[in-house]
Amino acid sequence: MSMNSQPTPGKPVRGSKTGQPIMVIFDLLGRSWAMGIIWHLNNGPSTFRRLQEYCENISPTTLNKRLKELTIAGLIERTVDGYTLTEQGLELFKLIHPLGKWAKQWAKSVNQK
Amino acid sequence: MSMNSQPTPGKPVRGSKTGQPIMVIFDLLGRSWAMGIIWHLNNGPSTFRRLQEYCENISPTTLNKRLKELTIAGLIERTVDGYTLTEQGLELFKLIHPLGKWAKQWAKSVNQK
DNA sequence: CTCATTTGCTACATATTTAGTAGCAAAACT
DNA sequence: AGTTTTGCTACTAAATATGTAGCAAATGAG
Repeated sequence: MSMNSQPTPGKPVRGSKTGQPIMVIFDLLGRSWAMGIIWHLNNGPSTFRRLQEYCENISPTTLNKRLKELTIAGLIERTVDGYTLTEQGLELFKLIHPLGKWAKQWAKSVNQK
Repeated sequence: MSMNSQPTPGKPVRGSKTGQPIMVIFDLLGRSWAMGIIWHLNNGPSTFRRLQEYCENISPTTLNKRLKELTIAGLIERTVDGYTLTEQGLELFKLIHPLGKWAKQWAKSVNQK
C-alpha cells in the first residue's frame, strides 16, 4: 500500500488509515526533526542554514522536506526573517511544552534501570 | 551513521545526537503506531491480537517491535490481562491527551484551505 | 559594477524503517 | 484429543532518512 507523503487529516497516514487528526499530527511530528524544528523556532525566526546547524547538521534533503510539510500543515511559514511559527504552531508548541519536563523525569527513571 | 534502535535518553536518536529526553520520546512516540498503542491501552489492557485489530491490522512485526520498545521505555508492561499502561505511561497519556482536541480544530482549519 | 560568500535548495547513492504476507509453536477452549 | 486462538518470527518489497556534492540566486565588500 502506498501512503501519502503529506500527513493530512482525513487521509490515511502512518498510524491511521482513517486519518484521525491526533494520528495525523503524530505522524507529522514524529518524522525526524519535526519537533526539533518547532522547538527551535519557538526562540524566534530562523534561516534554513541556521536551522540546519541547530538540528545537528540534519541533511538538507530532510530539512527541506520537513519545512514543506510543516508549512502545508500551517504550523510554520516563511517570512523575511526566515522560517517562523504560525499562531497555530505556537499553540501546538505550548501544548507540547510540558512534555519537556515530564521527559526529564522519565529519562532519570529509565536510566536508573 | 547507524542509529540506536531503542530510543534511550542520553544516547543519539533520530532527532537528537545528544539524546535530549524530549527528543528521545518524540523519536519513540513518532514511530508508527506508538501513539495509537498508548491511546488504545488507555481504555484498559489488551492482547496482542486485539491491539493488532485496533491498529487497523498493523503488521505483527511492527507491533511486536513497538511493544518491546515501549516496554523497555517503561511506558507499558505485560500482565495476565495483556499489555497495559504503566503508571508512567498513564501520566504520559494524560499530558498528550489535550492534543486530541487541538488536533481536531487544526484538522478543520487545514481542510478549509 | 564585479568578485567572493552565503543561502536555500536539488540530485543521487546508501542505509534504515515499515509494510504485508505466510505460517508455526504454545496455550486455551470444547 | 482435536480445534481454535494467541503471540510471535521469517522473509520480501516499499517507503523514509542519511550523507555528500554542488549549483543558481541573493547578498555583501571593495
